[in-house]
Amino acid sequence: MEKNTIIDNEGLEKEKKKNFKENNCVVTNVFKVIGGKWKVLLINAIYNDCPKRFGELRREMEDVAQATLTSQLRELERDGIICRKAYAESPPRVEYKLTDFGKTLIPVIRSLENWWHNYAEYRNTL
Amino acid sequence: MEKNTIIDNEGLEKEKKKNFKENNCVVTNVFKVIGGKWKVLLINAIYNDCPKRFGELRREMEDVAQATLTSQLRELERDGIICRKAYAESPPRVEYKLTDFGKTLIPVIRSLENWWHNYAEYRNTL
DNA sequence: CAGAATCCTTAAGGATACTG
DNA sequence: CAGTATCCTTAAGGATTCTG
Repeated sequence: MEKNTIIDNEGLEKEKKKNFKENNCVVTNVFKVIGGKWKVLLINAIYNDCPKRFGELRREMEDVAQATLTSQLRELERDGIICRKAYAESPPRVEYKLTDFGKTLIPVIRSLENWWHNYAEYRNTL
Repeated sequence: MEKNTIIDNEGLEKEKKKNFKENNCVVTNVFKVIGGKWKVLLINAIYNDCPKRFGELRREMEDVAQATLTSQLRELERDGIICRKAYAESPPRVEYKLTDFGKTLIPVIRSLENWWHNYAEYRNTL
């Protein structure tokens, strides 16, 4: 009984900490989806010009390695942010679009961008 | 001289590419400020209970190495998101607060959190 | 108590070469 | 054209130890 009380207290402590982390770590999860080095760039590019071909993206990104580009696109696809359509032609053609849900990221991205612009001014005062 | 020219060209190239990235992906810059593994957690914790002592943060983060915690706090301070006040007492006491500008991050963080909650439902449909 | 200093591990991303 | 497949580099973060 005594022991159970102790365990319960420990349990509560753990529960508290677990809740704390889960409630606050939500953003870490978002970063896993859009935190890749080129992902926001890709999302914006595909949003602005949809559908977008692989080659176009590669040209716009300029100095990104092809393998990296493919890998970032694959992750965005896996996470349901973009969809990929390959045409059975020769030479091959692949088009990328934002999914409807992917589009819900746009305002979120804009809020990050806006914050940065305000931040830029603030930093001059530091 | 020849060598210097080459070095300068390489330097310029690198600079150019760096600028491209920074100009085109504003959000990447934001991630540099709040993208650290514990930073949003720290910002929320300090926001919810301000001022916050180092020891309190350490206890709440539970499994973060002390050196990591210090490093993340230092970066947030350098970037003007939090401010640090050390008291000349023994034992030492250090308190952290959000700066006024740091507080402008809160709604941005909330928008990320909200997006995640919607995303969680969407993922079940994938 | 709140660090600093040092060393170490891992994973993201990149360079390069090859292919249907 | 749009990829794979390998191999490699680097930097973030962590473990550990020491200190005013």
